[in-house]
Amino acid sequence: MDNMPASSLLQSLNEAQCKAVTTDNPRLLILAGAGSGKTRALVHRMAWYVQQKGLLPSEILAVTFTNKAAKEMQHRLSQLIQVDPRSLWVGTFHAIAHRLLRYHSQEANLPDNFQIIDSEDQLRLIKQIVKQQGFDEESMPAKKVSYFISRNKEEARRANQCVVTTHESQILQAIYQQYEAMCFRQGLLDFSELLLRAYDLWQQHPDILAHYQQRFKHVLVDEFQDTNTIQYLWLKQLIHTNNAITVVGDDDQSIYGWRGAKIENIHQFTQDYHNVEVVRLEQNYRSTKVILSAANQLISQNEGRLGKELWTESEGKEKIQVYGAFNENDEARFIVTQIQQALRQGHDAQDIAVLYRSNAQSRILEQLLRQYDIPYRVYGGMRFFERSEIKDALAYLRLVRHQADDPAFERVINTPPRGIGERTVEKIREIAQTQQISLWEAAAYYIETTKGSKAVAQLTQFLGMIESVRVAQQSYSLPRLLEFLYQQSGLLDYYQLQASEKSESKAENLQELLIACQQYQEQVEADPSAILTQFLSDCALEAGSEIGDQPSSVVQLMTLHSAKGLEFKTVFIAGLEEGLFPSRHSMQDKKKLEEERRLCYVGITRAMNRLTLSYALRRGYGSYSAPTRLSRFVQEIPSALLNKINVSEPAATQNIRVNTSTPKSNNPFAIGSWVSHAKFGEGMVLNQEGQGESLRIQIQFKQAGCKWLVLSYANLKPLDTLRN
DNA sequence: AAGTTCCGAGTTTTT
DNA sequence: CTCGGAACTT
Repeated sequence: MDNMPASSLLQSLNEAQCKAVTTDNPRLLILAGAGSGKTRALVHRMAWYVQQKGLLPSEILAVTFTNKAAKEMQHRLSQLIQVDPRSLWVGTFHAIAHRLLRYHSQEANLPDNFQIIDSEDQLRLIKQIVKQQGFDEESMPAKKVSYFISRNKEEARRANQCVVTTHESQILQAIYQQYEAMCFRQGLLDFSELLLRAYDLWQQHPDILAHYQQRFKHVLVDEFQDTNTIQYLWLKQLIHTNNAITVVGDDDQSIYGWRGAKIENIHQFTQDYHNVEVVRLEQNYRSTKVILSAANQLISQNEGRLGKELWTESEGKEKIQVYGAFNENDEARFIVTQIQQALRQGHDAQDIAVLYRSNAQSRILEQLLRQYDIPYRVYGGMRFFERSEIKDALAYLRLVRHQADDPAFERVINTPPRGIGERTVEKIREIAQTQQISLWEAAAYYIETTKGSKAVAQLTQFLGMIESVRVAQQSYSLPRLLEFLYQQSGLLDYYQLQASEKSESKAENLQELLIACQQYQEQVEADPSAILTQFLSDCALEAGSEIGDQPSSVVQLMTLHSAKGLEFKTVFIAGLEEGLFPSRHSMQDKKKLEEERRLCYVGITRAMNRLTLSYALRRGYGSYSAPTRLSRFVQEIPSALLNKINVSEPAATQNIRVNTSTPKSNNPFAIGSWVSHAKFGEGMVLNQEGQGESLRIQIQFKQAGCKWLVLSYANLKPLDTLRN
């Protein structure tokens, strides 16, 4: 163990940070603003307790929200003190819950080969239940049901504990009940179930809980503002008179309310425990004065904040650029040319980020970046473990591991196509349903009772194939098993033999998975019999992490959400328009709107030196383009901090309604102009598509409704009269 | 049963 | 635009 003098650990810390690191108070709340060094404080506090207070690293539990954050924390801690990574409990809530459940699967009433399912599997399962139980698929979309189930689990409510008021909630509850039973039968846990089970485990086994209460002398929680009810309940179980808890949070950076996070937990924490010490980290080491005051001004519009004003010593007078583009193309071009300039001035591409509200906005930016030959990288979107071919391969492994895994069975039964179609599967489902057995067993039964058809032969072969891989599992290493599986199932061949670009990349991904498998095998020292289960769990829990993501010098593109926790010298935020940012789904509700504002705050505070905000006066959604209004967030930033380029105030704040007077353009059928049709009467042009002969325009007629007409046939007459 | 086409919907995201 | 599902065709 290192024996650094105390001063060296505290050396580079400011007064508030020192306080946060060294206080003996066992109930500590660190309110840490953006860029104030919160991870630093947290990691140093851990090191401090090990070095000065004699804690063993194994007596510390540190919880984060993302795997990335967990890795970062582990990495930074290992730079301060020597730790055996295996003794350290640093991980996401889900990973730690998972670890507990593996250790205590028996007490948690779980089969030892229980499997974690992701949201996609969950949706499939729900869809099936809705169908099977004869509920209306229209009014009960799987998404809605999954939302209901997750929200209830997050509030620690089992199916029989949901609040049921309306007829609709009765149905939702019934589906939840079915879902619960189904997951239980098959040994499947969804993400919120991990948390709820871990909570139940401790609730029902005080002896186990007591063990962990004694073991973990210090519990630290990062991004506390993002905890949901069940996570906080779980933490509270663990906290005892003899152990310490440190939480770090920033109420202004709470951006996950829509998925159950409760900012109130920060406030609740000070109520639930006595003598909570609150340390505020308000000195920002990241951004210039201008950027910081813009952020402060913006966030001050929110109500009920815990109150905290960031300040900085750094100078930097460069104003925030605001660019009003004609349309999304112009916006992208502006951003990309600005980036090009910055690169020419010698800026490093990796110090530049473009942030946006929704993933869909990345496409046009990518297009232009490619055009300008600027290397870039898009974060988010489809991740490796979410790709269908990867999920197929993993589903095969799941089925090999646990044949009662119905979602896995469904997924691979006819992938690649092997002549077992919907009709056969439907029959198997029926058998499984009536006899309450797994699809695997039902398939075996079906083979026995149905003789002679082609599908039956295929089915027999399929079951035999899985079985043979299962047997091979005993003697094969993980990568070799996967290779054998590729070969037996024909999955890889299926993609390799097709000559499209898509299947080529799918085949590559499957190869990539093989490599990942090899690396996994080398890294993880696990019991050979357990390694498959472990690998599958880790794939499910770390689905988000990209494979082989080496940071290279490229421009970064990502949503505002995924930018949290990162910083860049130069930041562009695109699409600052009402309805896009803030999103139209959040504009009605004050709470949601405040969350959007926090999201904007997060975005602004990512920037160290230079920030550019942009918006488009018209934005196209597919073939449809509509005028926009400047986001209120830009207007909430004092003009003195802004350098407006090409911003024409009246145009930007123009009414959403299309100009109803005769358009200025010489095209009498431009969008917004009024026309007359012999049959349908008068109407307004809403949209147009195509060119020349096939140019079609969409018209909202006063009486006849909305129609698409081919201009060259419709014989439309322009109406010049002014209308209001 | 499998391949093709068409239609429509489309925040944010981690685990 | 682009993905996924349904509906349609072969």
